[in-house]
Parts: sequence; C-alpha cells; structure tokens
Amino acid sequence: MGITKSDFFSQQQNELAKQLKALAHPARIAIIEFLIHRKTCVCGEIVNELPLSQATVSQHLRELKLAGLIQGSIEGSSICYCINQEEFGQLAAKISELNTYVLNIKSVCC
Amino acid sequence: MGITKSDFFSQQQNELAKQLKALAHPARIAIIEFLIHRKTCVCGEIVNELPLSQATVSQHLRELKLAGLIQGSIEGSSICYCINQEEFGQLAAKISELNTYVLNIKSVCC
DNA sequence: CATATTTATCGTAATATTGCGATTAAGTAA
DNA sequence: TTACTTAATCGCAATATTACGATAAATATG
Repeated sequence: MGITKSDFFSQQQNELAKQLKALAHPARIAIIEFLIHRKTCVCGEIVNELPLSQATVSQHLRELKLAGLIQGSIEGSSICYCINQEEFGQLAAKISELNTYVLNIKSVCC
Repeated sequence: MGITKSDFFSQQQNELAKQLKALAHPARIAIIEFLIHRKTCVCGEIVNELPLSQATVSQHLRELKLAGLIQGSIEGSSICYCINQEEFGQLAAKISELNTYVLNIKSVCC
C-alpha cells in the first residue's frame, strides 16, 4: 500500500512523529537555525540564505507552520516568521523525556 | 526534481535530519517506546506488539539501525534489539541545545 | 492607475517512503 | 537429514516528498 497506518498508533505518537517529520529535513533545520540566529523575525531573507527556489522555501515554511513550529505575521508587503517557542519547547521536552527513560536502562545485551 | 539537495547543507544539518527522520514515524516511535519499556532486549516480540507485518517491522528496524538509534545482536535463532544509548543521547542533546537558543529569543514579532 | 515587490499556490517530474506477500538465509529441533 | 522458527530481503503497488517554473494574490511605490 504505502500509507502510514496512523489509526493504529496513539495520538501522542502521531503528534510527535508529525513534529519530528517537520524538522527532519536539512533545509528546515537550516531555516530554524537561521530564525534562531536572527533573533528578530525574518521573511524573504531565508530565500536569499538558502540554495533553494522561492517556491521550495515557501513550501518548507508551510510545513514548519503546519507542524506548529513556526508562526508568520504580515508585516507590510512581506511576511515575518519566527519560531513558536511554546511548541518547540514541547517537542524538546518530549525528546528529553524519552531520553530520561533511555538513560535509565542498564544495558543488558548488545 | 525531487531529490534532497544534501550537498548544500552542512554535515551536521544532514546528520541531524537523518536521525530525526528515522524517529519521525509513529511505528518507529512505538518501537523505541517498546524497547524502553522492556528495558531488557527484545526481537520478534515487536512484530506481535505492532499492527504491522513482519516484513514492515523489519524494515522499520533497519531504518532505526541505519540511523544508529538501535543495535541488534544475534541471540540463538533470533535477534535481540536495544536502544543505542549513546546515539540517542546525542540526538536528545542536539534538540535540547537548539531549544536553549530558542528560549533565549525575546519575542519581537508574531 | 500602472508597476514593482513579496509570498503563496498550482502543476508537474523525479525520487523516496510505506506496506506487504513471497522468498531467502540461518539457526534450532526432531 | 528434514522440518520448524526467526528475521532479512526482494519485488511490487500505493502514496508522499522534494524541487522548481509559472502563475496568482496582495501590498507597496511611482
């Protein structure tokens, strides 16, 4: 088939997968890092920064926005993006929580 | 085209994307959670646990292994898997580091 | 008004992923 | 040896992603 069987997994598992998937591309990691670096909000500067067309960058921004990791607000004729600190923090917290459990495992094999 | 332009991004960005991608599927998150839960290593029990065929589970395990997030060792006629604590910890550390920077941003727009 | 500028979206091609049945490989048990 | 068990891999179909040119929509500027 080729379609992810989302129904069989928990909402939390699907949610986490969705956010991880949004981050799981070098261009989107680069966008997040650029947004971190600029502190202040940015827009089409991202297009100049990355080796990708405007259409492609716009699509990556769309995915990050759909996953809730960034927000955009209209600023004159351009659009200002910034990281959604709340959502990003929640994602980081989930990974951190998983890692806490992983650290508790006293290795038994492998 | 449709191929990721990996060459234009840094090795670190590509590495992080690769590990995130490996985790970015509900079935693979479920596998990691199951491995955490069992503490001791597991193998084909994963197939019984998940609503997926043996072939599909084997493929997911392969991707997690390729990303370095899990390890497998031969145990008689079956194979025992466990989480690679080192690699998982590094992934968690990278996300945590990004989040530290995100937290430092005093929101200016949005 | 006409014309840039900026960003989103559409359409399309190339590639990747997901899932499974069937088969293979390798160990175990009789 | 023959049968059984376990897990990997092959081959295929369905779907999703990546990338971009072209176009559209919306705001600014002359």
